[in-house]
Amino acid sequence: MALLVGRHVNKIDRKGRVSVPKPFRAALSRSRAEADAEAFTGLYAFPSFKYPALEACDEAFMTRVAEGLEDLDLFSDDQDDLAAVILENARELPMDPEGRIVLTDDLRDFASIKDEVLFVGRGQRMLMWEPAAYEAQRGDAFERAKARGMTLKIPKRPGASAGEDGDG
Amino acid sequence: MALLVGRHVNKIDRKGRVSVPKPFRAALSRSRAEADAEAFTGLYAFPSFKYPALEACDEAFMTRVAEGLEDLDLFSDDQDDLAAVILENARELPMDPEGRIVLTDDLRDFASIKDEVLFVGRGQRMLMWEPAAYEAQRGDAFERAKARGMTLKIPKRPGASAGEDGDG
DNA sequence: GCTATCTCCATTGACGCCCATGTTTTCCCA
DNA sequence: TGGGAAAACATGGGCGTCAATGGAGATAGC
Repeated sequence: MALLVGRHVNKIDRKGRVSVPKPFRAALSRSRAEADAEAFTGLYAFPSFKYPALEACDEAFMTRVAEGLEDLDLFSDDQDDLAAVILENARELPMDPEGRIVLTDDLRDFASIKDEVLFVGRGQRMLMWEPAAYEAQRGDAFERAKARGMTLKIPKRPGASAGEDGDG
Repeated sequence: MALLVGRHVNKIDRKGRVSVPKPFRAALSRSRAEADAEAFTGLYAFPSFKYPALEACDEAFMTRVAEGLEDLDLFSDDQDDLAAVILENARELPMDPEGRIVLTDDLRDFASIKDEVLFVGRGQRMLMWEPAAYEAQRGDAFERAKARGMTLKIPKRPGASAGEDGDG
């Protein structure tokens, strides 16, 4: 399954539609039908807890959130509330044949999205930002990471001795 | 899997394309198809935390970074932030049939790359530099090593005089 | 009957694919 | 051992395709 990385800015048209970047479509779609790769319904979006932005994911992820209501491993103390809040505020956004979605008013409102959407890849899912808000928030993130010395520990894989010195 | 070693300088053409040095292509591609060695999608590139240069890696590495974020990181910690910064700034660079990639403006900008790219092998990964910037950096490194009294012993080989020429 | 939503179609510009060229290195043969 | 042919790789450019975008028409719901 493709990874969601990088950033893309797309416009919202007069009718409220915005194209999901092509590289993100495949990754977000349920892999149910390789032969019919484009025939997926859409994606799930909900307000982020960390940022004034929207989180978007596929059905598999949302299913795990739902299960979080019962599986106490996924969330710590406030797991129930959290999962509940996510589910309550989540929206299923169907995709049209051209790969466009329409953000609901409450979602757009939460992220202060006007006429452009910044899609930010997060590996398994993505964030949707108002471009200016992202710039403001992001600003020093890179500098902080740099200052901290970039000692990223990532899971070793059998056969991947790629020495994560993280000099990166 | 082949190791990424050595340095290569290639030109960026009018359309922004630059050939990935042949010896690096195989090493960066996903090893999914030995029989079809050239049929790989491309590579991932992101700004280095340590140098004014770009890091490039294969999908396996980027997947591991994504796993650092792993799904339900809604209460993300420093570690996750780090992975997030990498993913957000990373780009998937598809390769054309001739083995060329196109650097995005933000990436070129970060590394001050103009019309030439210096590819530096790093074992499992590689760095992409503006040649002049690399020389400057390398000079510093050399001075530091010298000041530190680097005494590296290299087996004498016919034709290979003591060493550090390697870079040509 | 009116409105909101989805589907279908058209346009445009960027990007990927294909083909051509040149330069360098390798190999073969004298 | 040197020269020439051939292959491999870097490079350049033309062109077709696809993704993003805009809008009209059809369909369903109120």
